[in-house]
Amino acid sequence: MSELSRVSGVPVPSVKFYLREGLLPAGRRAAANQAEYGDEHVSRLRLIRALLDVGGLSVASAREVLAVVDDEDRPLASVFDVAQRSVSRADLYSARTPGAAEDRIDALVEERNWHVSPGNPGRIGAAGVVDAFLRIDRPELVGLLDRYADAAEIVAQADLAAVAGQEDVTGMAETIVAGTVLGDAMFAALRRMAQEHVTTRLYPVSADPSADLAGGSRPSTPDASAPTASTPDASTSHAHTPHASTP
Amino acid sequence: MSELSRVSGVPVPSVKFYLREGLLPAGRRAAANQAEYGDEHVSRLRLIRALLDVGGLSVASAREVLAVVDDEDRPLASVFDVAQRSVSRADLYSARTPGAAEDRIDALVEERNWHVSPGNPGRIGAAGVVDAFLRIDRPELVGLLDRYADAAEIVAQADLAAVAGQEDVTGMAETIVAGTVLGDAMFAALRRMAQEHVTTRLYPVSADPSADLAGGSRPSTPDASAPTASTPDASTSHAHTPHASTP
DNA sequence: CGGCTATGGACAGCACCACTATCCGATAGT
DNA sequence: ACTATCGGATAGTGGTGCTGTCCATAGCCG
Repeated sequence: MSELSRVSGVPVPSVKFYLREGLLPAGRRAAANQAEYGDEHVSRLRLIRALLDVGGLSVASAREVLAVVDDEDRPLASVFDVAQRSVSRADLYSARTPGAAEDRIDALVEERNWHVSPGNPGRIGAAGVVDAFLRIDRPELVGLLDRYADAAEIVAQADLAAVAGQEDVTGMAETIVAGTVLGDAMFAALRRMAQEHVTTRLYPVSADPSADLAGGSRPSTPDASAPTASTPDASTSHAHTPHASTP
Repeated sequence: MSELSRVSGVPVPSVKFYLREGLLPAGRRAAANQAEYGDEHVSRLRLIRALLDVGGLSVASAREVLAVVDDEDRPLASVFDVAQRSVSRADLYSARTPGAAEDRIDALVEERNWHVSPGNPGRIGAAGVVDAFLRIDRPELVGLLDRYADAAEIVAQADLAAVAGQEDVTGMAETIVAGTVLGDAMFAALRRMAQEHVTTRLYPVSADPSADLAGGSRPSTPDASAPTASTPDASTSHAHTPHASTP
């Protein structure tokens, strides 16, 4: 066990914890006080850390998801389902009654001819977010839905293509799980980068570091309503603004 | 206070808690044992609940973000920065040393002529995810980056357009915060829906409910590599598979 | 064969977080 | 005067993700 810990970089007490919690299968017992672990334990440990640290899963969710990875006879759709649920916060599911938000999501699904089952975690989650937009009195944010859905289609296509490229069933399941769980984090990160890029493109920063872009009055709002500028011109490769650090 | 609680639907002890934690400004003291609250307190409470429940922020992050919303003299980029950091898990920032993952992200940024500062939370987060992909020995998932970046650009354009549509500075800041924090949740939800849609389109389900889609051998991998099917044909509006529930 | 050390397993404890319950003095209403 | 309610302060709760302690056993060394 100490060697497993050394190779994987996970502290021995944590390895014990994962064993106890059922995330990591037990090693082959060689003696009453010896157990042997193999490569599969090392890679499982790495997957565990990725799910917990990068994907932000709870131990309980990770256990469910790993059980699915180990189950060879599980239909593909079910793997997706479990992986999706593991990253969705359960509290969002409760007490969602049909309302304006649900109608908006239903309309979106219909418009796009999407095939989405009523119990899909995303459907309920999306309705929850729309509901939140309405509750905080920002209905204009609901208008983001269409472009977000465009982007979601692109990402989902890529996800499925990655899954289809897998050789065996276990590989597929692991790809689905890793792609679903870590993909959320990856997209969120890329979104932040793209946001900074677009921001600096729309609101080029003046040389004065204390320049208050938003202060005073409306900041002249350049052509921010031209959203399909997917050809990034080599604009403003100068005057690079480091983000302010939180005080 | 009890009326505020009743109108907003937040329990009195929680209101007290948010007051204590500095998320909610104190009401006007009318007497030693009376305080008066207005509409701004109600909407603030709703925003707090949206950030905590839907956005999944911690109380500490919500406090930072709300302080930014209240600060009228803050540059636009700084508002984005704080909002972005609030949704990024801080532990991902630590101990990231330049490596293959960072190089991959740098290459992406260069390819796209993106303007992203080195300290951008997304940059570090994306490198962390790529690193995780490599560590769990799934380098093929790194290939998702390009399509994800396409999608991220679309979303960021939409985000900025929504911000530019705002009237006043406070409105802009609130839109940025709500859009950034809740937008993550919204995209993740739409991604789940799109995944189910694409899955059922690629792997139409047979009538037999016990059909094992992934079992046995490779599932014939249809044209999953045609990712730009942004015009959803009216395919497979039949044979609707409810997702399996977690056992 | 005797002692020393290391191992794996069980269990309890800890730190953090988001609340929540209790208490208290000060009114407001009757 | 009396009771109910209010605000604020403080302490407690339940859940989570480890982490530390203890112990019987076993391998190793002389």
